[in-house]
Amino acid sequence: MSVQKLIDSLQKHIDMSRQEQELLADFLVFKIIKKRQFLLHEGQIAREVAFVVSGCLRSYSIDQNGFEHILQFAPTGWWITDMYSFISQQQTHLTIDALMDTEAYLLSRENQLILFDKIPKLERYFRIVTENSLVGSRQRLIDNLSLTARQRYGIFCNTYPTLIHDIPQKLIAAYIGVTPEFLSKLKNSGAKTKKS
Amino acid sequence: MSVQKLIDSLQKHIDMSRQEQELLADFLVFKIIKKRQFLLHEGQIAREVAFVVSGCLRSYSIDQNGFEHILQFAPTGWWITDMYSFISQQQTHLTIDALMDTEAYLLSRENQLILFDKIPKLERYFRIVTENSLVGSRQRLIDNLSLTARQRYGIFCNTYPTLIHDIPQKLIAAYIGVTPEFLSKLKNSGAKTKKS
DNA sequence: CTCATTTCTTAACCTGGGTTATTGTAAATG
DNA sequence: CATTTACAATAACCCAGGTTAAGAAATGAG
Repeated sequence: MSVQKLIDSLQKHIDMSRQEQELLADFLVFKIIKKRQFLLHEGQIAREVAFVVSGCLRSYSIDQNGFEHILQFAPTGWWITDMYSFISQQQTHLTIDALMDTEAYLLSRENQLILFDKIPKLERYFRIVTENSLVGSRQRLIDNLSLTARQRYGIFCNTYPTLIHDIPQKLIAAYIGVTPEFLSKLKNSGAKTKKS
Repeated sequence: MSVQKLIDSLQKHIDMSRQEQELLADFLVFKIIKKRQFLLHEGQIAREVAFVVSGCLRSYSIDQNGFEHILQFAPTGWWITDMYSFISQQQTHLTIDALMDTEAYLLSRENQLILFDKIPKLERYFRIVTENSLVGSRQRLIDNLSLTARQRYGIFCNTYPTLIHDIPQKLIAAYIGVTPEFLSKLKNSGAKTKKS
């Protein structure tokens, strides 16, 4: 059963009894999101957080000029939602869609809060996951403020080695914060700076 | 007693009994950080998270070229630490110092984890605080990816209205991600773009 | 296999914001 | 209250990265 991947993630941080695992499983909804399908659309409310079992999701915002800016990739083992909409139940400004056929478990905010009361350890797990997300988000901010596009590209390659060859490179550009044209220029001027 | 400000912040999200409040108070350390003094220095370990009662702290990183990039301002009522170092107890790459004389309560990670077991509601409180921090951090990332410096300056003024006149404007520049010279240019070219 | 769509590359030109330098002005500190 | 020291303004010049445009290459649907 693919729910095992989620249990594995939990067990890294907390110990759950078989009973608790089954209780949790009752609150999860399994969902397949096909390539290019949406899990969340601007203007909707993010009722659920998704745990990716296979495939890959992404969250992004679209600015005034219609350009996409990718906030997060979620390959296997990652959680993804719009945290703002999820915790406030207000309309989202983000979109989440699938980069390839994806399997995920969905947990609604409502059920999550119920589970926090029934299984306090689960609240601990999400506290830890959220702490780690915050660390990642802050680090990315620092990188954007202090590094060049070339350096950010290098970091991306280290962070998501599996993704580099699986997704169009315009998405990498939308993540590191440059235009596809400029990323292409970067890559194909390559060792020029390092040589000579 | 100034610990009341912290209790007020807690009560917005959870209900704590008098006993629990006193237990918590036993684990806190009150500290005064004078203007320009450091609470955390690059290379140290962030053993504590700080709750600001009065004054203002800031966290920032220093890049290869010696430029400062401000991650967070913490006026009254805000928590601040380097979350990476705090949860991993590895060396920090950030610095935290005081922009003016500041009063704060410090809670060590060690004590925090003990309290999470003794008062599960406190774990809930920090789960919520961390969720909100994540929302803020992600929003700032989006702003940096999709807005101009002028727009980010506008947002800063709305977000920290009290700070604008209390801190040197080079710090605002280091927060929104431009040089002090350019921020000066921005402000003093003022309505030029809007007029005519 | 073909036609359409999306993605990638290249290149000429443009601009938001950086760099360097100078001068003026607050504000700590003695 | 003088004198360092930090901060702000201005200006001339510079560059990383954006814009526009137009082919080339890959992907995909029928």
